[in-house]
Amino acid sequence: MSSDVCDISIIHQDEVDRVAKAMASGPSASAMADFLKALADPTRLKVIQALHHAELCVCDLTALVGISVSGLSHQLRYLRNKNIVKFRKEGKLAYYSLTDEHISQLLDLVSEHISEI
Amino acid sequence: MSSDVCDISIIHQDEVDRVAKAMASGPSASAMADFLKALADPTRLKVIQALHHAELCVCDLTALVGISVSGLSHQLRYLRNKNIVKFRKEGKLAYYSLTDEHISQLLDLVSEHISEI
DNA sequence: TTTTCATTTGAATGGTTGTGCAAATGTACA
DNA sequence: TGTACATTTGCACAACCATTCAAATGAAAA
Repeated sequence: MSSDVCDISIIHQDEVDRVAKAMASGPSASAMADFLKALADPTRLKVIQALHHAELCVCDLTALVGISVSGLSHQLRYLRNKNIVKFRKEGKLAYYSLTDEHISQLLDLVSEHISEI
Repeated sequence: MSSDVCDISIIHQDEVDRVAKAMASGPSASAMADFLKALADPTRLKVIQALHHAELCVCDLTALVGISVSGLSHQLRYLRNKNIVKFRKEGKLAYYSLTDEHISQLLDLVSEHISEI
């Protein structure tokens, strides 16, 4: 028992200090969680997986994801604002693609992690 | 324009079929999203980051994460049910640790991805 | 035993969010 | 011009979730 501050009692003060210092480097947990939230949804995940294999228009994506057109459009805007997908317009159609194929590395790791449990 | 099924009009049928087949392999999007949700929260992320550096008791974790004791306990149960953390009891204290240090690889990738934007 | 303290649990709540409907936008074609 | 169609957007709502409070559990010390 070492200290008592502000209603929170710290038991291993030295360990806490050491870990706190180690955690200080790198991006904030909020920023990282915010990015991960973009992937932590079945619909958005399917969109990303689909776009990893091809550039696709909204219409085709709805068929692959299984959601209403407007629902998908909302999620595409979400992903656009997070710079995860980009799009180009060609006539009436909007073709979406990934801004950074690097993300699939991350999903591969997740896929691997799940499979081994 | 190629087909019209169930109120959903598919424009590039061949591409859709090809991508659908490619997406079929691997874990379901729901399972992956479910796992990612465990990481997509600042509190849980801080817990995981802290436990990556040391085995810690609940009391110390509250100081590092900045949340009430019971709030933390709820999140620890959540992470326990997902097999992300484990714990051992020593007297009155419960010491938590990561079940799989492999997760930090994933977080490193996320951290890297965020930094390069 | 009684007290003290670390942790867990249940209930309640405020806030967030994924989704669909209906209307709006914009583009090509007749 | 007007029609048809792909996409976006605003609104609304149901479901989910992170958090806190208060009470319960369990284990060591007095």
